[in-house]
Amino acid sequence: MKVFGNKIRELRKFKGYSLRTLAPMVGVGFSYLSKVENSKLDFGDSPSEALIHKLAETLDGDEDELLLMAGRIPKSIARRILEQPDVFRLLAKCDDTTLRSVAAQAIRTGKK
Amino acid sequence: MKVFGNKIRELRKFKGYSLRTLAPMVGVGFSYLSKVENSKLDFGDSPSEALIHKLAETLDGDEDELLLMAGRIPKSIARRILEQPDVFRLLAKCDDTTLRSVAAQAIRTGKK
DNA sequence: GTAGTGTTGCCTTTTCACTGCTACAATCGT
DNA sequence: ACGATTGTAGCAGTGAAAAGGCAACACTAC
Repeated sequence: MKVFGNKIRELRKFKGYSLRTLAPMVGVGFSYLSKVENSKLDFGDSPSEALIHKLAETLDGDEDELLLMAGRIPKSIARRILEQPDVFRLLAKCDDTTLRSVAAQAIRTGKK
Repeated sequence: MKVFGNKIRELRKFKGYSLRTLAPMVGVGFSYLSKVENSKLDFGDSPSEALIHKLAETLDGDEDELLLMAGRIPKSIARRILEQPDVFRLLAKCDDTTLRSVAAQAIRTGKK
């Protein structure tokens, strides 16, 4: 599960930034950034939501996608779950195939 | 939104425990417990997940329900979201009526 | 009037998310 | 070949916030 760090590295390279260039842009030290990209954090395996947010905007990444890769639930989703807890508790129990058919229906319903 | 504390109080009363009785059972001080029940925490408005877990088991409450009341996403749900992020990102964008019809379908699909 | 209950304000501890520094190896341009 | 730049890694230390403790208080109700 080092996918998150890899993604950040990819985005950074794409922008042509070095660690030492990017670090001050997002307000952290370059050595910390290195650890983030290599999933070598002293504790836990993803940085704060605030840092992920800044990384997303500086590197033009999809913030929610990055959050999910980092094992965090984006606020947009969390809010919805708290509004409709019963629905999501139910859906969380569904197997993958059921989930996909349900997603398909959601798309159809939404498009009407 | 003081619903969480109310629920804890309700469960505690139902068990016939006083604050001073329950506190050591869940490993905190009784005064802290009082603040929890009255949503008077110095900061935030819900205790740690660890405490919620112990409260749930000691008071025979539904842990996930309590977590949701406390504005936290239960691990069981979080895990599923991280496994199927695309589906849940989609569902989170649905309006309430779409969500409910989708939930209804999930039940039917599951029962087949 | 004292025993048990709950409330409140302030205080302490622990955890988190880094910092800052250092030293090191690899790679690059010229 | 050389310095310059880049990334890696270790580790003590920090500031703020989270989580909870303590002591004094007030209300019953016996």
